[in-house]
Amino acid sequence: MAEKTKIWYLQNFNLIQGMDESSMEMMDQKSKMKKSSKREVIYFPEERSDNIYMLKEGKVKISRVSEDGKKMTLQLIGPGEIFGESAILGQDKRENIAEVVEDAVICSINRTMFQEMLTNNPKLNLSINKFIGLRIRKIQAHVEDLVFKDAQERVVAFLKRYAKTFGKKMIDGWMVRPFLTHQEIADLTATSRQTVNSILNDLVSNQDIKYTRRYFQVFRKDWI
Amino acid sequence: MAEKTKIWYLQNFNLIQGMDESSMEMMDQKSKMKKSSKREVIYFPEERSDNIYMLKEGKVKISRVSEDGKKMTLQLIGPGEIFGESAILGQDKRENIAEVVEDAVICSINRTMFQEMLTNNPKLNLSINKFIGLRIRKIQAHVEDLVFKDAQERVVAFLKRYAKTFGKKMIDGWMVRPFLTHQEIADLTATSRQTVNSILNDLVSNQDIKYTRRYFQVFRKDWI
DNA sequence: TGTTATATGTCGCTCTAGCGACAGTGCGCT
DNA sequence: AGCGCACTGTCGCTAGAGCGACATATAACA
Repeated sequence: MAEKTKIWYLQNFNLIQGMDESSMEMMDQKSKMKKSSKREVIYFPEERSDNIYMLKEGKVKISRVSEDGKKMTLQLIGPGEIFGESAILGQDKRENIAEVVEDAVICSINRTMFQEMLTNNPKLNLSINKFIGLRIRKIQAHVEDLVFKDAQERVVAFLKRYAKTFGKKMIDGWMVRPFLTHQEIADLTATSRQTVNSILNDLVSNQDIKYTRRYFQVFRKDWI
Repeated sequence: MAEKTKIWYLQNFNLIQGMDESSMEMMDQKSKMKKSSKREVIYFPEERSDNIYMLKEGKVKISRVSEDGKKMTLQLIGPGEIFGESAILGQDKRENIAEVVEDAVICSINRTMFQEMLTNNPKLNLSINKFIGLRIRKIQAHVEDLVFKDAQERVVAFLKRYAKTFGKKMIDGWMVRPFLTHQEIADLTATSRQTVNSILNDLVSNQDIKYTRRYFQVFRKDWI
């Protein structure tokens, strides 16, 4: 029963699409599925990068802490995405923190195992490369935002992406549940809590968005 | 003659180390070596990503322009490094500009060709993955710098890296030739020309560094 | 060697956004 | 139901750093 569910999950992974039968089976046998609840940490900095993870449900936050203790969030991972891929990129130790921010179902697979599957599946290799390319472009976009955009633009850009990635279409716009705290948005956009607050309220009075602690709603159609 | 030189160059590429004889030969046959002089552009945004490049000599600047025309330099590539790797990461069009900033010798190899070699050489694949991992970490470090460091710290961090990557050890420190213009450093560190100027002069009066338009010298040993 | 273009040095204005402080609000837990 | 804690809202101060302006120095080129 649970087994069936796992295969179903795996099949819905775009990454898996290029795999042959046997690898698919291997993936099924060798990967472990686990439920994790909010605030649980998947890995810490300095831990060995032994696994790579596939997120089935929920949200995971990848962040990093500077020497003087400041937090920066690098990205939010959503269902269908991979994380911890540094394991197959020649990195022995984690540099980031992966933390569950919304109850999650996560499959993990051993790095060596995955490596092996990669060498046997040129197609899988191709899709992994595509995925990595996407990841690089996302990080570069992050750099670009930090350099070219001011605080307001960064927050708006993030909200757009958030709604696009996690939202559901409604009659009068897009809806995401649950919403983040101002502090979390601040960490994601390299701004301060107070700045996020005032930007959000400006947007509300412009009728661009609406939000509570529970949900977040976008009215502007040109945002998405 | 020229042929021999090319092989010599190729052998000195750490990437190549994991390759078997035949692939090595293929690489030699299929890659094209070319000299390019300062200001020459290797690729523009929107161009098709048909090749990947190996830099043998010189320096290449990877940069990007925002919609409103502001320039940002992403990185400097030095001898022995690869660039244009987005070609094998599922990106069809270039997003960045690659420009020669110091007379260079560059080998290019067709994307499909390289792809093929990848599938036939698990070891090459491994080294490419390592390289990509390194690249990702560099970009992430860039993000971290932008978020956590102020202008002065960013410039200093860049100078350290610059000396470490391109410099030669001297009796009383490290020396790099040639040096960059203040504007170029500003583009690399997301600061302004004037700020770079004043930071550099502060460092000079602190006896940390010394420079002219021709060279750049670091005295502080704890920098490297 | 003179002329021009590019790079450097310096000043002062301005403005963005971070930060501390504190009050108000509402969610969740027992 | 009620209490406490975490989140939100607002204000005012301040520092960092971008930017224009302009003077000076140095390289490049004819």
